[in-house]
Amino acid sequence: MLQELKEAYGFIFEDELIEEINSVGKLQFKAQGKKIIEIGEYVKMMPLLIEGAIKIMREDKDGDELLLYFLERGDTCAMTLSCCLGQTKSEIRAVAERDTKLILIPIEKMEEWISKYKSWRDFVFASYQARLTEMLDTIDTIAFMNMDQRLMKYLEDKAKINQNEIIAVTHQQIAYDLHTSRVVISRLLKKLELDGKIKLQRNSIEIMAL
Amino acid sequence: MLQELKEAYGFIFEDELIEEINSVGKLQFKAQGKKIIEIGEYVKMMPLLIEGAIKIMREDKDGDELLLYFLERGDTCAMTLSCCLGQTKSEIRAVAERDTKLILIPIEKMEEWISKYKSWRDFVFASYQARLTEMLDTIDTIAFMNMDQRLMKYLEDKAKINQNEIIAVTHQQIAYDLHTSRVVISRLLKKLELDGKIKLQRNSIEIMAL
DNA sequence: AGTCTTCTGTAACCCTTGTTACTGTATAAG
DNA sequence: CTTATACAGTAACAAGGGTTACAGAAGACT
Repeated sequence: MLQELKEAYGFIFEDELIEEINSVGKLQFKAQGKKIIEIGEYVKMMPLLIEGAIKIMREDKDGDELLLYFLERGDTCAMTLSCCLGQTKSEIRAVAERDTKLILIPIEKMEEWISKYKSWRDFVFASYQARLTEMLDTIDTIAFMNMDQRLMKYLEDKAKINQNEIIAVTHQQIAYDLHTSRVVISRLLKKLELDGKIKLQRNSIEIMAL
Repeated sequence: MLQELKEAYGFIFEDELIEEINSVGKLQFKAQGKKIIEIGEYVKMMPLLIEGAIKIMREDKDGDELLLYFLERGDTCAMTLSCCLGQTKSEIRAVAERDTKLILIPIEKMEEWISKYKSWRDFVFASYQARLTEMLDTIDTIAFMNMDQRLMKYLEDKAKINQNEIIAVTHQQIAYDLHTSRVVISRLLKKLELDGKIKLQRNSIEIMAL
């Protein structure tokens, strides 16, 4: 674990902190598609992403959902983080977008380190800032863009996070992520294909315009 | 200034910190409707809200805008805060919703206090958390609610923040805040009036259902 | 090979929201 | 008082996106 930890966080955290993380953190694997945290659950550990990618979803009482953003190596979940500090329930749902390795830190440690390590404090602040920026971006997307633009952005983001211009996803799954219906997605995808921006196959989509 | 400072923040900050804020902070007044910060401006001071209310707006390149949330006494702007720490330009626009009194803190101090005062650190974290929660709420609103529901929520929020069930606002202003057109707002307002939820006058709206 | 299930394509229709245009009315300015 | 201006009401139409329904295609299973 130490080696991977250094690769992902070595350039921000001093050796002493890396050692501490290594000794108290628990390494965990999540296979692609597995839930990491559910809305309403109490958060008892804070995750540091070592490898893979996680998608963060919002959900309302009727079960409608919406993709907020993706997390990658070197990221942590500011939502979880804020839940830890506030001792409140999770406001979001996290699902492994790829096979994922993460390290779980007990809350007490994360609070202790805030006073002890400047690099940790900076990291926590930077995470908050990054997440606020992502949220603003999400708001821009749903407030100012039409569904066809949102769809294209979604495909590009997803290709980037999975490091593959061929995306393995069904129309129904996209519809869930964008909070719309399958028929709408199929319709718009067909239009994008006619425009030469993507190629459609069963269970996958290839992006041409990257 | 000291007295007001104590009233608004005395129960969170220790006396020593209050004294420091009092000595380095600059008291400023903003009349209702005045801009406090513009998108793209560099943020050199961090504001603490002493009295009044501020509305935080997002704006895209075409000049389309959208209300994000309101700030009240005891709040600070986490966006500004994150800009301070990151030395970046403002992502948002802030406008005085009522006549407002605020104290401006130089960035250096705010960083210094983070290591010096635990209460300040906690305050900064709590602000981030509060703003993340507000952003989630905003996303819920625009993603999951129809315009009539958003409008009603807007009126209620605005009545609350102005502590008055009669809201002084034109249909056009509401349309800007909700990022829609005046005609749509007029139409929906009329429907709300027929349902007995509000009463319409020129330049003002009275909420019945509080 | 034959059957079942999942995924995709498409048509037809409806509702919500956005657009254009025109009217009347309250208020401000001259 | 008269005129100009900002605000509000309403109709008619357009467009985007959601809904229902059905059919064909690709795999999965026996």
